Amino acid sequence: MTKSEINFENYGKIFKVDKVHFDEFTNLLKEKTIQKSEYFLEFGKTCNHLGFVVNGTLRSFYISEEGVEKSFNFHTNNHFFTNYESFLQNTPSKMFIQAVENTEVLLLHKIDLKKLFKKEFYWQEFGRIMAEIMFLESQKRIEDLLYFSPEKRYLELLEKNPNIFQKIPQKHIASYLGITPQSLSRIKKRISKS
Amino acid sequence: MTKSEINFENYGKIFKVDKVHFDEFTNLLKEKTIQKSEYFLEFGKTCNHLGFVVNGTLRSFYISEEGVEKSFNFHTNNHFFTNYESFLQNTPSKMFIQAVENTEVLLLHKIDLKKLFKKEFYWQEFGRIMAEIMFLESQKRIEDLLYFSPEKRYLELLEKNPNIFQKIPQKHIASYLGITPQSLSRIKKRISKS
DNA sequence: CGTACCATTGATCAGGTTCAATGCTCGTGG
DNA sequence: CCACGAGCATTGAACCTGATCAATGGTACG
Repeated sequence: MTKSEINFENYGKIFKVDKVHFDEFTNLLKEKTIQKSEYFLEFGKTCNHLGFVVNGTLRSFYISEEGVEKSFNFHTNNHFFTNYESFLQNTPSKMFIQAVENTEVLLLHKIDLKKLFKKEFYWQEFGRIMAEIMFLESQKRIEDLLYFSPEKRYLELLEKNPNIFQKIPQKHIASYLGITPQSLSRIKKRISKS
Repeated sequence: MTKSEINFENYGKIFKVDKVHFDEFTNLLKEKTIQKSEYFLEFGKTCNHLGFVVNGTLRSFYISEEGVEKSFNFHTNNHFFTNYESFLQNTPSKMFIQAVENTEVLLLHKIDLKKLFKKEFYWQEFGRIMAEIMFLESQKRIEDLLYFSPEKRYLELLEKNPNIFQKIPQKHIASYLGITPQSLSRIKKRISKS
């Protein structure tokens, strides 16, 4: 994938940017490949980029007080990602974002995004709608965590995002689900029997 | 509290609206008192208002397939509330929002908010920042649910929002924490012994 | 005064955690 | 090219916490 292939036909809908503003947007994007195990963002550093996964997989995680990695999210093809807390508030990141495999990304620098916001009504609205979408998505995850068992969450993940099971070690999926690797192993066993 | 007391000195910071735009904002607000047990929003209806609690308490909840109420959130003094999903997407609400006690609220109609958004850059930015703040808050709740036990969540709630324990029946607090009333009762007992 | 609802408590159960041991796989160096 | 080691998944056993079902007690409201 080269940047010339990032055209309106294929990416307009995904970026949620209209034809008039599409080039203005993509001109600000920088291509990069993050090698497997490399970091997009490390603990303590401020996150200056909004990222978009063209092809590959990344993972955001914390390290708990006990030194255990706690996966917060996975980032797959055609999704934006960043540490929004650090990015929006200019604060040092409490999480890491790491490539699970070699991953092609597009990067938009915070300064460029802010310039867009300042520049035109359209971009301000774009920013609002993006934030609203992300907000509604996190509301869904809250409902999930509040009202469904780990087993149900596993089955749902399996259904909605089966591809990540090929790419991501099980222990990371376990902490994403809020359980231990052992429990995930037993849940799988339990399900396979029924 | 009458609307004349909603002045910039006291509410500018809370609304996150600057002096220049403050009156424009408050002119759109309608005062209302929601009596205890009355609904601000019912299942199946579309949510047309953004609300703000001047004084009182409301509760958002679902009714699960088994017919059990699942509290999603509590809304207390000086906080905005609505069912954002229904409000933003114009869809029938899956949740109820009910007054826990007699509650004074200010209401902003969706149409008026959209007019503000259309009208001026300032309001578009206001909307974006609001959405970003809400998003970051829900991220925090996800972390909470993922990585902390019900007991820890209870202790945290007790510390950060002790007042709601006076106002809200324990069974609603239990489902907000993601547990049954019996378990909450036992957690309290366990804690009091230590 | 009675009823209805809620909190508490008891008993039992189910699912997730922890600690420990074993087995598997993949990548590396001899 | 094979052997080894590291890291991960699996499994076992004991434990803990929260769920469920059922009974009791307390309280507020009609």
